[in-house]
Amino acid sequence: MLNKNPSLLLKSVNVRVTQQRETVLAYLIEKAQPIRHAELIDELKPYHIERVTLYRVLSKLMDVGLVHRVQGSDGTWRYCAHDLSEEHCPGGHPHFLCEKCGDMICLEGQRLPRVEVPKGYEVHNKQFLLQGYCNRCK
Amino acid sequence: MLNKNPSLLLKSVNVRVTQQRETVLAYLIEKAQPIRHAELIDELKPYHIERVTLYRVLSKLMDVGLVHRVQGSDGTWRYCAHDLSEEHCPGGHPHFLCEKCGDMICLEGQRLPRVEVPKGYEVHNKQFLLQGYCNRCK
DNA sequence: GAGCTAAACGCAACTGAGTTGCATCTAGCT
DNA sequence: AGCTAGATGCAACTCAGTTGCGTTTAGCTC
Repeated sequence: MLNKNPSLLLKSVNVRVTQQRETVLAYLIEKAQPIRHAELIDELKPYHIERVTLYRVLSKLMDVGLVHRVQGSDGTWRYCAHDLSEEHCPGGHPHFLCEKCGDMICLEGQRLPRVEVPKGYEVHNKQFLLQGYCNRCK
Repeated sequence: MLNKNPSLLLKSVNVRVTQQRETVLAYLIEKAQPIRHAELIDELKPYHIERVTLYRVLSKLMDVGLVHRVQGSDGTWRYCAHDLSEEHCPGGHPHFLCEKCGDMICLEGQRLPRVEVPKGYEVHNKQFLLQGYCNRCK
């Protein structure tokens, strides 16, 4: 079950609780959907979080496992908070990216298949990305 | 069966046969493995192909279906020539990207699974990317 | 509560992928 | 050989993401 208190979550992984981290984490938990750095800056404008700081906050949140990211087909990353008690999202389920509005959703409940790799190869991570139009943009 | 004559291939899809297009296509056919724009520039240095021209050549080759591209987890595209007679590569099979040397290979012979999307969603394309170490880098 | 310090932040400058505009060149047609 | 749409070369730009460095602050100790 996802603890939705950003401050407690941050404490629980032994990182400093700063205004920026709380704000970003709270937003990502609320959003519950992968979102781009640029969109975050925009959404969090009232809190005027510095561009570089946001990168560093996201990076830190990933380090401690509170956030993960998936890549869109435009090459940019989408960040998403995830439940500490669940298996980490990347590698877990496919994602869908709308080509028109750019929204990304997690296709939860569907596991990624096992793929055979050549002998001697070692798999660390996998990403399955679908592209198309979402219901609103079709 | 892949016709390996770049000039004939270009003619067959009704585009102008230029020195740059022949060079790039010939290299991609020879390489038979997804490769980044920057690496291509490097590999084709003897032919000094202009940066922007290479982007446009690749773009054109994709338009006519002689080349496709897959995205690496670093966000950059890898370009790959493919057989006109086969089904297009993207959406067809998974790819493996080595985190150390950056080499990418096609995991041919394995089809991508069908994924359920929410009602009203429309899928145009899918990409399945595995990451890890290749046999040389492990 | 005051003082201290490692960690975090803010700002400027940078890198690298990819795009756009425009003047020049050329493939391949008549 | 001459013509022209399409291709190339070059400069300048955008946008995502990173690095360096001086300043601020969370949260520890006393």
